Amino acid sequence: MPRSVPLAFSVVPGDPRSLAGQIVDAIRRKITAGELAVGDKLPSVRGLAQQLAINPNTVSKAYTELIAGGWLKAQVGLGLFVAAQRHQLSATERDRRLNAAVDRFINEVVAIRCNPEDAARRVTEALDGLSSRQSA
Amino acid sequence: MPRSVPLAFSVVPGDPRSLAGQIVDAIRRKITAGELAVGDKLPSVRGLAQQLAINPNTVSKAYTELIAGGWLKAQVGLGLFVAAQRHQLSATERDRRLNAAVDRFINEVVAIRCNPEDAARRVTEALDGLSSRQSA
DNA sequence: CCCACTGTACTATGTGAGATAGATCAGTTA
DNA sequence: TAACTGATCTATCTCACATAGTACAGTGGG
Repeated sequence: MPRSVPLAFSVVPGDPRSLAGQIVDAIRRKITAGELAVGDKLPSVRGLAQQLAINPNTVSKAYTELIAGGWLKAQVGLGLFVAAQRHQLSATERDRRLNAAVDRFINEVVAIRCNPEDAARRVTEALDGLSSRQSA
Repeated sequence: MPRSVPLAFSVVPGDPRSLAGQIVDAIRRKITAGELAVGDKLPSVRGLAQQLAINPNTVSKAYTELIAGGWLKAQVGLGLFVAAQRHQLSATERDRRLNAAVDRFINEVVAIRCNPEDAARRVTEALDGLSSRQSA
């Protein structure tokens, strides 16, 4: 019986994202960063709920979304595991979503009234450091 | 009595943003793009509400937010006008918000599983074309 | 076999944001 | 005076979110 990998993160009620959304984002980024490798076992629904001090249903919803996105695989009675990554979205769908994400970001940059060059530099730096570090 | 500048945009219920939020975004971008110049008069609360087929209160909320952000100035009995732009946020506050915006964007890029280089190129292009065109 | 764990599914309830409806008040101007 | 302007207020409706509780099916150690 494989031990589940401890997930070091927390959720906060003040965040504009829902609690489930925060969990989804956190786990997606850990997988992308290599903190979670393919085949790794995740904390159980009830275990993570207790750790985060939230309702098990909320954790279950987050896991369900991650399964739907192809990030996790579930086995009843065994647990949840990081799935082998493969493209889930079509090229046109990815394109559509990327456009929407860029548009949202532009809206925020406009609202902040910050220098566009500053914004470009910051986002480029952040994107460069996305999948650079892999777990040894 | 200055004529109000016609605003060509629409709001849709399916958007994740609220109706008021869509109005705020649209007007901020029009001002930033130079489509609306300082001193231009905007449609009245009731007029824009009728044009967009939504409740006047919703338009009023959007305008209130734009006034709070320093984008518009209101004169009861006269109307709403584009305000002279000046920095509303402190440098540290702008920095904090830009960080948050970048983080949200990164979350979306991760979720899409698209190439980080593609994302960087797209967002840079969009930022380059932000305040380039001024109304002649 | 039994029991404790695993994920999944369902109903019910409370809360808060968003949008609507409707009314009222104050300022401006033809 | 009349018709516009923005500002403000209460009330109501809907929906997403989180919660609570229950139940079911699959897995594996004792």
